[in-house]
Amino acid sequence: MVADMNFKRRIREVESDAETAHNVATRSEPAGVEIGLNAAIVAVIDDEPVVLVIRNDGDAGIDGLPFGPFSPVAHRTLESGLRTWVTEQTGLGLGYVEQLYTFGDRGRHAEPGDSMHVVSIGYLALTETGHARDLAHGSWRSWYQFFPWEDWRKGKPDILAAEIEPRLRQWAATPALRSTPVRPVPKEDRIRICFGLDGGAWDEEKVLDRFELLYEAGLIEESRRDGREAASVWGSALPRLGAPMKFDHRRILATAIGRVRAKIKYRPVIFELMPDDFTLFELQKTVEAILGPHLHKQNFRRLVESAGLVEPTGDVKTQTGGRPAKLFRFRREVVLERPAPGVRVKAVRI
Amino acid sequence: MVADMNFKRRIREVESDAETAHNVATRSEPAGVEIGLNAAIVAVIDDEPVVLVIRNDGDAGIDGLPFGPFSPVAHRTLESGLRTWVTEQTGLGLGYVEQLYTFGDRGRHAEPGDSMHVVSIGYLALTETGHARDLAHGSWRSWYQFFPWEDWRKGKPDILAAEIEPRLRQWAATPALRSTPVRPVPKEDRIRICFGLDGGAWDEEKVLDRFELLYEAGLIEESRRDGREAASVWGSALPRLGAPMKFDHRRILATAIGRVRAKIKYRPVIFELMPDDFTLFELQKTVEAILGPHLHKQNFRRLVESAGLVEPTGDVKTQTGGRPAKLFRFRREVVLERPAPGVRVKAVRI
DNA sequence: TATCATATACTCTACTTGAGTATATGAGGG
DNA sequence: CCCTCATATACTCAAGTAGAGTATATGATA
Repeated sequence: MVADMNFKRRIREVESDAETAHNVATRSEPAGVEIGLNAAIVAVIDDEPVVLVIRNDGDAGIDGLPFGPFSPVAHRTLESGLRTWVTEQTGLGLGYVEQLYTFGDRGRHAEPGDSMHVVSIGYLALTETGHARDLAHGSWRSWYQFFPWEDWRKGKPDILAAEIEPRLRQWAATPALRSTPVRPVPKEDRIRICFGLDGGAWDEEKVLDRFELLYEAGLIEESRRDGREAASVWGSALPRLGAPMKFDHRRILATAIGRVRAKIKYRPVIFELMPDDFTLFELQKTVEAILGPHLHKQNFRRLVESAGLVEPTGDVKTQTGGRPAKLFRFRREVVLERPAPGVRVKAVRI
Repeated sequence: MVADMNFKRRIREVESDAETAHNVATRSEPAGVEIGLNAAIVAVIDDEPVVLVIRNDGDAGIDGLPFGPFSPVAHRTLESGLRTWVTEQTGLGLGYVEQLYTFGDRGRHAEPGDSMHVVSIGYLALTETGHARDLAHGSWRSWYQFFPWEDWRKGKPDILAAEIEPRLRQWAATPALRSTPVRPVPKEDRIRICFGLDGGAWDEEKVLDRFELLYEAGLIEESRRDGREAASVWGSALPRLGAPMKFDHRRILATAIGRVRAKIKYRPVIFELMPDDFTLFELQKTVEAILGPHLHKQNFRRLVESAGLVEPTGDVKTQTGGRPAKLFRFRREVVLERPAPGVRVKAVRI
């Protein structure tokens, strides 16, 4: 997903940096770089996809992901460092963890007065509802608070047509401000692809691409904070598009959402979010919480069962309001049997 | 792919680190961390998948990927830093670049006498055959030199049955040496999944998983160098399984190979490796160089054409030895039309 | 006990995919 | 010049998969 955005800066980006870099970097002076480990910890609570955020009172009420610096003396691996920080800051022990991406743009992590450059390594963690409830610090927030335009559970969200699309079209009409690569993809095309305009389909996996586009267009609070020139165009009339986060944490969260949405289709990670026993409809609702709510119930059953992802426990759940539902559990053996097991649902068409 | 291996260390890996980490890392002392940018630059030359390596004479003839430290003052972004280093070391300007993974295991990057910890950010770059030939420094090596067990172009490679499989089974029979996670996946199962033993299918994308397994079993020269205890079991009788590389570069290359193999199936990155005009059979041979050579010619044509990935140039290529082949070019517009265009070939069954 | 709401089973059609067969056409040898 | 060869390209066919709908099962509730 990230690579998709790459073609905007593809060819010979090196040219702008080459001279300075040659003179400075070749001496390989000790780099004043700090590595930040950041976790987007995702759960589904009451069919709502949530992420764990920390809010320090001194931070003007702005949310951030759990994070801390990587220390090569204290941490054996990057991942163990991350686990340590998260446990320390939230009291939560992590289960499934995967690395997302390493972000290092200059300016992105800048705080006033902070001169040291920070490179952020983002991680995705999934935790099941049960564990999610015993939390010492931090709180769970719906991820749609930060990305309201991603919330298609009640159809296309109003914020798109009302706020985002007209401003994006306006931005597309303005000429590019700074040096561009040799063959840039036209802004209109990027907008159309990312936001499924003009008859295109909304691709629920392009979360990061959409966020980066909004950032670039200066429509995101973080881009104003980072002093992007595009942001100044809008002045103070700009509504707040989703709650901002500290540093580049919203970008990491966007990456995380896109990754989960993509990954549940070819790996059985959805079960990291489920309790041991569950009904198929509960499973479906969890998938829908992640992807969007447009799955065909009967086909979903067939899909999940015929893929060998689950097996009946023998019990039933009986307060479902109708016929009792069979309880199932995840068949861990699938990963030993199939090359790419996952809930192979297709992209949702709206 | 990487995340698959995670479940071996999933639950509460944090425990082993928690006490030390709490005392040391919380003070957030300046981290003595250097960031290394490494590029696995891939091309296909004469139907052979190749990677660009640098060999310094002082290095005992060991190959390494182009790399250099990231300098936050000289480089605006991680990627531009990488491009700078590559151009400086090889004279090659990079086109398509994508980030792979950030590696930071203690011990993995250790050189004798080197105390500073290095975190490696691996990148994948693709370059077309034409550009690949104008190279100032470095040389192209078949990636199968480093991973002979991945070369299924002439059927199952001998090294698997002769050298690798018996030793892996032997390793699986020995008890685990160090602390393991709560519910480890049995070694036999991991071997079976990664190497497609006992009737399982060989999954050409699991390049990194296989390499990591061999590393863990001590069968890889790099694991001896890093002082893994498993390596000592084998003594000096162990044959060299593929050519070793500097630092953790072979791991980065494994990640790169796995990523290309996966990615060409859902993104049109294969065209980054092709000249502007090509015949469909040339395209097929390039895909086969990356994936393995078992594609059905007629269906490949149908697939590529019906997906709208290419359009005829109108010309033909006439020294093909038979009927002249139509020339095609990549239709860049597909990325504007389809959500996930790629050469959707299935996993090769052997 | 009737009704409701949900769970589960079954059907049907369109499309995709793997594999095979048939035809087209320039090159090269006689 | 013509035959043969090698490769390119077009077409066919059966099996499997996916999307969508209909029908039946069954505990809860009034």
